[in-house]
Amino acid sequence: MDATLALMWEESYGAVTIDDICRRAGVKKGSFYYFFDGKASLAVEALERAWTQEKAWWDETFSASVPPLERIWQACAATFARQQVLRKKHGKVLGCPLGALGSEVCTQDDAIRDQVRAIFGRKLRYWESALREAQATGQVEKGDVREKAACAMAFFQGMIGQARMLNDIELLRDLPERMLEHLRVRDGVVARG
Amino acid sequence: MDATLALMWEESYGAVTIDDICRRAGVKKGSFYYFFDGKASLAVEALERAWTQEKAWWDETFSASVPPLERIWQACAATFARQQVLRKKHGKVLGCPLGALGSEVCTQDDAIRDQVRAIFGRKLRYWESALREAQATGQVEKGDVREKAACAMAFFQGMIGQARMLNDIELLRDLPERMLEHLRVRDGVVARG
DNA sequence: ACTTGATTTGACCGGATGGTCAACTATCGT
DNA sequence: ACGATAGTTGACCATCCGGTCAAATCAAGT
Repeated sequence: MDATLALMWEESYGAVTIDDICRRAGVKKGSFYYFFDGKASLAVEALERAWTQEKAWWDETFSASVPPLERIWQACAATFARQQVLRKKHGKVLGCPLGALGSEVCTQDDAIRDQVRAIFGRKLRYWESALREAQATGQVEKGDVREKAACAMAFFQGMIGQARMLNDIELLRDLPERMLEHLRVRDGVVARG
Repeated sequence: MDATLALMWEESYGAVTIDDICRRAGVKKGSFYYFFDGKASLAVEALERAWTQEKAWWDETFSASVPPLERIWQACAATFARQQVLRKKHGKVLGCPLGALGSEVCTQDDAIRDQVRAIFGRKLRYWESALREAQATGQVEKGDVREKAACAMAFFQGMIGQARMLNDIELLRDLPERMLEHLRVRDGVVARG
């Protein structure tokens, strides 16, 4: 019942009906309303579940045992790889479900927006910690960590959003390099791939 | 009949029905179908119209008579100002209609996606020309102009997307500075506000 | 005034959609 | 074996929505 998010991802929140969801999940509508209040409620729970599934990946990728900038590099590289797989599977660049769904419903449903905001905040912390350490090691200039992290995520989301909108995955191929460039990493410090 | 885009902006493409549009436009549905093939067709034409209205602003803001980086600064500053006005009017940060609409329908409607892509390409050219000149004057490092412009726009879109999703306009207050930082502008070259 | 063509209208249709409900079934503790 | 509870089902309903259409209206040319 959680492949729901996949649908909202492949199409959009608005384009997915409860019938669609039930059909895909192999469940009858009555059962759906037994567990959820409606589409919005489902979306909130689906986002939460997606996060719990994703969290392990974040913990690992942003592990303290990895040099801070390499975490970011790997996160970007993994994102590209993941989008490549998804593209082969769906024939389209899907981008980030959180961003796509969030951007669509943020003006309509407060519950979903709050959930998006919450998850966004959690991800922000990983970026913050990586940047804080990178600042400490002198790999990047010192500055407001929170703001820098938010900008980095904005750049990240923007690139993925472009790839999605233009359906062009090549835009993400050099994402890791571009991200380090965005962060003004002192040259040559990180060169892993 | 072009305040249509406003609706899709305030809510979302999927959440707006043809009835809504007709009601807002003070037109009956029959008339609507006399002029348009359907919602998608309307969206394409609305985007085109929005662009023609916006073009003058782009020509002026990115005028060759203005130093290249100042164009970018002004574009960012104007965007913040515009979002402030919109926020007062609608109580919400609406962000960029092209980005919001594009991200939502890009997986569903090819016609709209192509239109988004086209308009995106037009805007890209303004950024490219500004960056090319900035490179020529040595204000920013040399490099692939097209790519740099795409990255700058991604950052731009990402910041606006964040502001929209989190409904927090303060994220855009320092957009001009952040943008020049992103572009690695040699310090102190541009300080207008 | 009359014709012609461009709009406009409101009524209408078929199907999809969100949501409800009473009845049915599987599970499990006793 | 039995009852209680959780979960499931399919039928059902009211509404909405996209789309159609014949008739009405309007504008302009002659």
